[in-house]
Amino acid sequence: MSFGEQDLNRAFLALADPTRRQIIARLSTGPATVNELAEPFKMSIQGISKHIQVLEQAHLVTRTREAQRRPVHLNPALLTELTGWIDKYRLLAEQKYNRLDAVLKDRSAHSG
Amino acid sequence: MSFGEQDLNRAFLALADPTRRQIIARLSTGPATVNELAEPFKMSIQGISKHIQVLEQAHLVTRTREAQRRPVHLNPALLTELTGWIDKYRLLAEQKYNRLDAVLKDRSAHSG
DNA sequence: TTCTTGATCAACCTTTCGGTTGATTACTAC
DNA sequence: GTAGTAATCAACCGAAAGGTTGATCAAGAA
Repeated sequence: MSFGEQDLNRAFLALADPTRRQIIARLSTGPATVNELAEPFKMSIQGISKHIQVLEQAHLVTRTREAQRRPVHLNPALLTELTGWIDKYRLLAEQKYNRLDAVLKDRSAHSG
Repeated sequence: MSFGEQDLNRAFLALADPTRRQIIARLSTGPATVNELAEPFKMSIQGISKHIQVLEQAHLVTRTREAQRRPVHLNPALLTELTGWIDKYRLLAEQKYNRLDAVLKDRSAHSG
């Protein structure tokens, strides 16, 4: 599955909202309908519905159809893509630090 | 280091912009000044400066002082926090799927 | 058919974001 | 001191985000 800049924009933006993160946390324990997802919030159903659409466009969730209900499912594959992006640069940066550590240790060993 | 909802908001929002992600990619290879970071972009220096402030408020980068320059450093620790948040729910969801897989395999084994 | 439920669509409003330009601060070099 | 360089501050602007309410659609139940 190809994964462009636009997808990263949408996915990280989706995670930047506490309501949407709470929805993701809920979905990690299993699928749920819009009404079920809305229950813990003071927000209107329409507001929650919008949040779910944002998550869906970011491919963080998918929806099936079940009579008049439309259960929402978390898509863990996309979460993997996100951690992949972050880890790439985290590891590069940490390697830099490790090399610096090595240099400093080497210097103190020579001077001590 | 304590890490609240507000910090997650800011950090994920910071990552939701392609210019800022490119800045992070650059910083993963080592520190850089604002002018150096601005070089690859058509954007004004002030625009880049704003982006860096967003990254700084999200604790994704820190700044030191070096004469009139203010080099920007990537903070890998925060990237770790973010992957930590994502992985928590990714793993929960994957466990769900694995259990479902096991059930389906068990059923087909019995029926086959 | 009519009624109820689950959910979306559409219009609107306020706040925030991402960008610009112009002025200003902080430091170095002469 | 003055000039030059690195970067921020401040005000402004258009576009998008996050929320609301009211109307509508789709499916099952009576």
